[in-house]
Amino acid sequence: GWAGEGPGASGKNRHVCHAAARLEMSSLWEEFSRLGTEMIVTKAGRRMFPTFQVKLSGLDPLADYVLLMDFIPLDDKRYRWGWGNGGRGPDLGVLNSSLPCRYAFHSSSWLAAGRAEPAAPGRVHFHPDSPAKGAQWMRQIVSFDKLKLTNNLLDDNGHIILNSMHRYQPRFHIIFVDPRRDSERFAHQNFKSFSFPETQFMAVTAYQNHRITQLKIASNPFAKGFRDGDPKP
Amino acid sequence: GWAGEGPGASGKNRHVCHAAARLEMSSLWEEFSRLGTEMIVTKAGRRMFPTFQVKLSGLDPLADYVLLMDFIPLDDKRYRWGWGNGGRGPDLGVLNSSLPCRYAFHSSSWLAAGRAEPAAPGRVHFHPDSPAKGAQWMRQIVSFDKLKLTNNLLDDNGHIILNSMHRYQPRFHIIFVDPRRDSERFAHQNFKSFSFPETQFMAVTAYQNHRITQLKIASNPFAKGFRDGDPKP
DNA sequence: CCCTTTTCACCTAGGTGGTAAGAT
DNA sequence: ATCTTACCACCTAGGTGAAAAGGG
Repeated sequence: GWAGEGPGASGKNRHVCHAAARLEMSSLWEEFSRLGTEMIVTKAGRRMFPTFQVKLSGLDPLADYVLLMDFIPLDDKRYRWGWGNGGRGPDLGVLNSSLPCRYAFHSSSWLAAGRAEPAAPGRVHFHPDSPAKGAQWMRQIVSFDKLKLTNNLLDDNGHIILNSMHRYQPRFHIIFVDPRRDSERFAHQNFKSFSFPETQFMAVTAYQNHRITQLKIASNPFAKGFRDGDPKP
Repeated sequence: GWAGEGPGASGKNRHVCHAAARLEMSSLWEEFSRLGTEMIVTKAGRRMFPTFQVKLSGLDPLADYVLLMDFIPLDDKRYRWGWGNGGRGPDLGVLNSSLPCRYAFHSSSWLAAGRAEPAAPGRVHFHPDSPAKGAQWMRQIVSFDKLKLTNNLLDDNGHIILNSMHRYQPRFHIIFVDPRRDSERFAHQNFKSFSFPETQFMAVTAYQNHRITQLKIASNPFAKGFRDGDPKP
């Protein structure tokens, strides 16, 4: 799908006001999202799958841009996976509108289980090619495949720190590198942000929803070793 | 060893005039050089081994620099490997002073065999992190491990094109990115070049000197599969 | 009980020289 | 005869979820 743009395109610098981002592999993201996307977090850091990738347009080909991502908590809740009401199905009352509710019978679901942990250090991930000209960013798909998620609050590898069993919304930011002397004064005009709802996910240390596991195995080339039966083309 | 600097440090921009480069793994380079270094060239492109790596100093930490390499023919000759004078040993007359002469008996050597082929397209390899600040370049060893050599004159992968059976001298260049409007007029002052004689090599499509093959196998981790007997720590 | 960590087999991706066949 | 190419087994390097062990 095309960009869910950030608030207030008005008042933006001309170098970013026409910038647009299309999420790649959006049908795969949506397939995960319908089941309730989970992303593994480990001490050493784990890649996201699907990888966050965008196709950019509307940049000034000759201007410099920095691209980065961050992750914001979707709510102030902590979750757990299980039968919340004696095996009679999911506890609908605790599910907010944006959290998919499947498996009404014979299965578990995500349940709110208290208030969120204190937010982890709010790190950002700069795309390693930053800074680069608009022309280079628009030439091909921009992939954040070097980004890793960790649950280690003391991580010193520069990975994104998240709390397990909490929900997050990835955000993508385009920052125009303003060559003007006092560019700090215009910083609020020089960036544009994008949030794609289909990329929301639950951070976990081990997969909870078996359907998520199966979809990861079926679609991630590195998990091919766990595929059985007929290969998926 | 420390840098063999290019000609004329005088008249250089202050951002490069104190720049220095130390070749890494110089003892390994010298070990190869004593035997007569050979580098494989293939149609698809082949890495160099040893990898060309330098430790930089004397840059302006806050200035932007581009780093690149090129390869210049060491002479106008074409070489062949073999017994040039009826098996009585190498034909000393054809060996120039910088080409090692070993194996006086029971072995082959490099012999000049006519004039060089027309020079291949003179390509350069930009270090992929270019441009970057002096501070970043000096922070750690700069490695040209993405550089590949090819003998395909029509190569369109951006690899360095060389003629097999010809000798080359790798060169390393530091270019200061001059922010001045008419920076082209100062281009000749804004770079500094380095040549390390121990990195000279013969381009080949298959190794000729068996001692070179054995040293590659012993020192290149990717060739570990060909090591036999006692492992080398 | 629920969640996290560690280890592992099994992949992807790509860098080695050997070998035999091909080209000139 | 000499040089080049294509394919191969064997590596490095690192991304997977499974399974078992560890911790509160």
